[in-house]
Amino acid sequence: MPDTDPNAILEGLNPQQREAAEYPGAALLVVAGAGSGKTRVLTRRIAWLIATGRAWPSQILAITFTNKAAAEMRERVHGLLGEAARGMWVSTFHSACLRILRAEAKAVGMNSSFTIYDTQDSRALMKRILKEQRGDVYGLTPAGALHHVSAAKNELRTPDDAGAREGDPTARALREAWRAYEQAKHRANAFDFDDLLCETVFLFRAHPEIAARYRDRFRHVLVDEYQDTNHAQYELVRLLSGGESRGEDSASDAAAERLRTLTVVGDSDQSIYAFRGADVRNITGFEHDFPEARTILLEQNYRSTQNVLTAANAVISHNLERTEKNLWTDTGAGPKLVGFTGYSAHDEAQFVTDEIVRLRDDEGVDYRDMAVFYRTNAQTRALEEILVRGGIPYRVVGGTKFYERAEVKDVLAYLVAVVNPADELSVRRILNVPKRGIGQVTAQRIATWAAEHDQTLVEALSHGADCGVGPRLAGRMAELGEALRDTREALAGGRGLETAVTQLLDRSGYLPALQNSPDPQVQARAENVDELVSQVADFAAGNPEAGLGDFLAEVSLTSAADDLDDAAGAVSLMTLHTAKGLEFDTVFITGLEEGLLPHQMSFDEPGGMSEERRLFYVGITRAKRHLALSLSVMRTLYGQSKSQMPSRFLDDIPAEVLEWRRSPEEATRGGSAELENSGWGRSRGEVGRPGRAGWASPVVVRHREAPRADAVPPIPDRRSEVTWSNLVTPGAARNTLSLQAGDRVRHRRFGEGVVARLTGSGARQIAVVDFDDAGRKQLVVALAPLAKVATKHESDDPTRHISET
DNA sequence: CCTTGCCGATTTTTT
DNA sequence: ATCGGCAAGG
Repeated sequence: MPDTDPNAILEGLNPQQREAAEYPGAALLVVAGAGSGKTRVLTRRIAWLIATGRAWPSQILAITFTNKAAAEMRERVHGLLGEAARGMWVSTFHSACLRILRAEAKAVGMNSSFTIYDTQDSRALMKRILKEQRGDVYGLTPAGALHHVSAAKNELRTPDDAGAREGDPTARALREAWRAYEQAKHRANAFDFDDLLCETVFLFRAHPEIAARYRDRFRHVLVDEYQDTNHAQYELVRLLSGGESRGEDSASDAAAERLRTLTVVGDSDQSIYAFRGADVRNITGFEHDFPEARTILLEQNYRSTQNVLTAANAVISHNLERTEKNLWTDTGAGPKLVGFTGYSAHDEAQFVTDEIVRLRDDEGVDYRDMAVFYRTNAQTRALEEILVRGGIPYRVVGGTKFYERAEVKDVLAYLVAVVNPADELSVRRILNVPKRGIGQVTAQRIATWAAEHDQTLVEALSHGADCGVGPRLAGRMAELGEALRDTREALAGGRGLETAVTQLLDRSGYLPALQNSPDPQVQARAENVDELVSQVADFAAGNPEAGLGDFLAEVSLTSAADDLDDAAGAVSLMTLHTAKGLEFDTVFITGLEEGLLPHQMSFDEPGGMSEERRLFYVGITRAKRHLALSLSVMRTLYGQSKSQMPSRFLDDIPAEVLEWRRSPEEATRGGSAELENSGWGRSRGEVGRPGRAGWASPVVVRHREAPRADAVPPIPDRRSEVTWSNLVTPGAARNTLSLQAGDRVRHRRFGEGVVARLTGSGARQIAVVDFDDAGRKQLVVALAPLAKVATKHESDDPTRHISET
């Protein structure tokens, strides 16, 4: 037993937190408002359970939402208890289920080396099935069909359940596709994401003795973010936490039950995953499910200023059917929220960039403590463009992930083929990558032979002649097959992961094909492959016992938020969903427009608007001190730009906590004077025809009388977007926007010069530059092909950024 | 069997 | 706007 003093563990907790941490009963619900220290309560509770002798670490199962959160929690408990904390399971639902399924693979009829299909894999498989089954004639798309399948599996249904009306041909087609999909996965010895959860539940239901084993082991189950659990996860918790353990005899069991605890932590106001089956009723019905349960409410917020909380409370209070809850803090009002309305997405992004620069310079906020949130991943583009121009280091969390790149998927497919030769999808992917002359026809022959002889595709590679393939192709097939088999044997023989992988990629010809390409873009892919190989090496170094299969599993279950690296001195960009559970000193929430936030898709979904509001609430409550809300009156989507209305959610925020830099009214009506006089939005006329060589000429700003207000259309119109995007050509000079008077700059055509002075800010900032040869020119900093050559010497007059607001 | 070029669909959020 | 799929030509 650890010698840690339980009182030391509970130190520094407020009364409610402390009560939760040392609650002795069997079932506990902690309703934890945003920033109220729930992670703290969870870790202290785990430590308390162990330190007081109520639990051995190995009896603890703690479920978190991301792997990163799991790692943090494990670390923090270790920090409290040291070695005494070894042996806990702290992981996501998916990782925990994976571990169980690997151990019990036989009972579910799988080989323990099964692989995991990600969304792309599932989609590829479903696509093939729909094609084979002519399911597409019923209007089924791979994504659509999978959506239904996923929803059904989250509800723990199977294709054999009654439910779909046989009379409905679409429903029947869907069910047949689903059935075929499950069979194909089973043949491939693979699970998809949803399988990890529902197959574990099915396993426990079909094998009570196995369930009992885990139930006996995990006497103490703790679940974070309980509001976002779906039905399968709910069922899993019930099965594991002894909800079903009646009927077993003996007094010792009863005694053991007394030492059993279930702790769930969550906040129904932060439930944002209904779209993937999360059911708030899991948390709202907790007291009903566990009548003896105790509920503890945490309302004191330790994260945000009062102004941020006032906005958050006001926004969420518009949701009906919620338990009243009011976050409060004793840390003071803090700065007001800032609002900004851009004329375009780029203008909005410029505001973000300017504000980042300002906060860093004036308030000393580090890049790593700032984050920009958005509703949809598509919004990153404009933000990235302007951040790059502003010289702001940033990092996109999630989005198009490294592991989704084609070349990375290729390599992973090679590795899967080694570990799990039955995985037809992966083997097919690599058959002709690099080009071996194996096309559709040959691939089908191989697959047919494999199916007829009940062999894996990899096995079939050695039987080219039997498949009816010409000798030349058969030889190449055999080479690939041998490379895969040899790698497998090398690994079994104890060869290091990295060596084996490197040899495979070399011998299969994959890496040489990339490296020898004349196309620099293809060579860049080789770098990504190198990156992946070094990840393999890192993994092997950190997990000496682990195999290739473990690496692949980790890759599959790594989420967007997991690779958020605090050490990187960069601004974080992410969706509002990804932001859950994080906090930053400074938060920008962008795109506060009707149709975006709230999103169009939510309009006719029942409960959709409430969920959008919670999403906004989650975003607001990530901010510690600075919070900026922005929108644009125009937004370009799929090549079409349209005018946008400010989000209804903005109306909920009390005026006294929000200060508009430029309000929606200014942006849509008379406030155009500033714009017109600055040359922005109109400058297209001066710049010359977009797309012509003339774009490189300087933007000479002339003052022109402002048009009469009543004649002004909403600004900017579509043309200014065109102007912009045509000006920002790839390879154009990346002029930093944090220019100072005295800086030395280089212009594409005018050569080098010195900045004499700066006026305006952001997209409309204008630099007066004295060029060595070309004389004095006025340039719009955001548009001109300028690069900074040298900064003004420190010995010179102290200069500051010229910014006006 | 591979390459090219055109057409159509896509687009909410993610383990 | 961008990507993937399909058809036609090499």
